[in-house]
Amino acid sequence: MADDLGKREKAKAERRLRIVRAARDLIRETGDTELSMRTLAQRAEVSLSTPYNLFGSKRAVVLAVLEDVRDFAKRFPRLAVSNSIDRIFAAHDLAFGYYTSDPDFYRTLWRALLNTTGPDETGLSSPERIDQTRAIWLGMVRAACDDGFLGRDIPSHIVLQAMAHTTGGALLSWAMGSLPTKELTPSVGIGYALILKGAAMPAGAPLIDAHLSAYRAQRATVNPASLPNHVSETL
Amino acid sequence: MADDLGKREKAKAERRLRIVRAARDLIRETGDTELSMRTLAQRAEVSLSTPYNLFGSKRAVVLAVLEDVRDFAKRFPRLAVSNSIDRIFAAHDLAFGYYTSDPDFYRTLWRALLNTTGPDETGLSSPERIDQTRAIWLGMVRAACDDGFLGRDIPSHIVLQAMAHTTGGALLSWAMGSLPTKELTPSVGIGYALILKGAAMPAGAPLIDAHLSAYRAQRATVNPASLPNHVSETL
DNA sequence: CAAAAAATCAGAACATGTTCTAAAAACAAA
DNA sequence: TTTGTTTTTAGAACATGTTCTGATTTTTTG
Repeated sequence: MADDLGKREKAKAERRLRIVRAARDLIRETGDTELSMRTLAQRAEVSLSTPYNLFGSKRAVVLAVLEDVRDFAKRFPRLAVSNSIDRIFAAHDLAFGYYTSDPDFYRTLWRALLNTTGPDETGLSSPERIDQTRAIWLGMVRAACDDGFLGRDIPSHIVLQAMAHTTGGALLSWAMGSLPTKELTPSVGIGYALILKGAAMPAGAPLIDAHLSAYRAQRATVNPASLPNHVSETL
Repeated sequence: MADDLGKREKAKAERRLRIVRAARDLIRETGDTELSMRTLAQRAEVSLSTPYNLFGSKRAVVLAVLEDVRDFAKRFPRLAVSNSIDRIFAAHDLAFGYYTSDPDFYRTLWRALLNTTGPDETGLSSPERIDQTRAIWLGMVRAACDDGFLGRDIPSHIVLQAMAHTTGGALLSWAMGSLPTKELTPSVGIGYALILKGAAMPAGAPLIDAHLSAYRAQRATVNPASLPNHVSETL
């Protein structure tokens, strides 16, 4: 009963995969629009009901696409860096490289994720996956702590939460269109740098400062007044 | 032609007000659900088309409610504080006091704002209002700069953007249900404190640290592992 | 293989945001 | 007051996420 690997489950998995791939391709081909559940079902050669049976909602499907398409946890270990601070920023560049390299695609994904129209309160994502990613980041912050770059008085999970909020806020305004793609990575990088510096020991500050000025140089080309319609600016 | 204050415009304004109030009351009475444009029109005693004529979309209506119900710019000047750092955190407490004092109401508002289903690309909000709020915050950060609490090497608008992202990310996870109301104000406060400390001069650090530990004490009661389903944790 | 269980399917149905149309009403201008 | 413009209205219509139903297919089980 527990590990039911019968033909039934296999067929289910195959259908799931077909749906996720169809959704991915549809988003890739027709930016945003045209991703209705009806066209998705047609493309995946399943009935309209099936995605709801297998995923529960459109959101869940889109989230599955996001999880399928990202392999952060796989590519992360290969980062060649010299210290634990550099690793954090290298991981940041890696993570946000996905978004900036295919902005339309990921913007669409995020916009779909933000839609809470459905009464469906199914969990946002597979918990293992989230825990895995979170564990990676927590490990990085802890390592910076152990290496004497960050102070021990502020728990790592608090620093991490501040970083996560920065991430979420930046992705939100990016997805809403108020933060240009060019500014996305540097903006979050600056946020990370400021937060980490706020928690840093004297040994860590110069390392962080290097990244801070690098990101500032990256977004130096954009004029500072281009912050229209930012959601969080509404307070 | 410009300042047309005829009977026509006055009637329009009155209808607008009726719609916004009906929306506010409906959200207050029936948390979230039951705020359909049809019931809204009934309650406001207008036709279904009128809100679209006057606002353009449901989002715009909800945003108008948010703007109508908040009077941050009015209450802000009365803050009695001793220095420019304290003023920032007092303003934060004031701003987020709205949310925590009536969580269901504001959570509903934010959830509606996040819905991008509509093809309507009307501006998110009245620009004056946003500019006003932004100017207030920018003024506070600049003042902290002028008072020697923050370093001059990092432009104020960059610090402000990092703070805005923290705000947006926290509000996002709060609206999505993954950040408990009790943690909202302290979490953002900690984020602000870390960012400001990252940009601080030696003179400012102790002032900021005081707020940092105060917020940490506030959220000390919650267990650190309660971060389920956070959107931004998906990376 | 036959019965039972589970999943899918086609299609209707529902709720809701949004748009459209024609008619009625309100207002401004002459 | 008459004429013309603007706005509202009632209602249908459309798109889309979601649910439901009953029939059909597929897999398991005995």
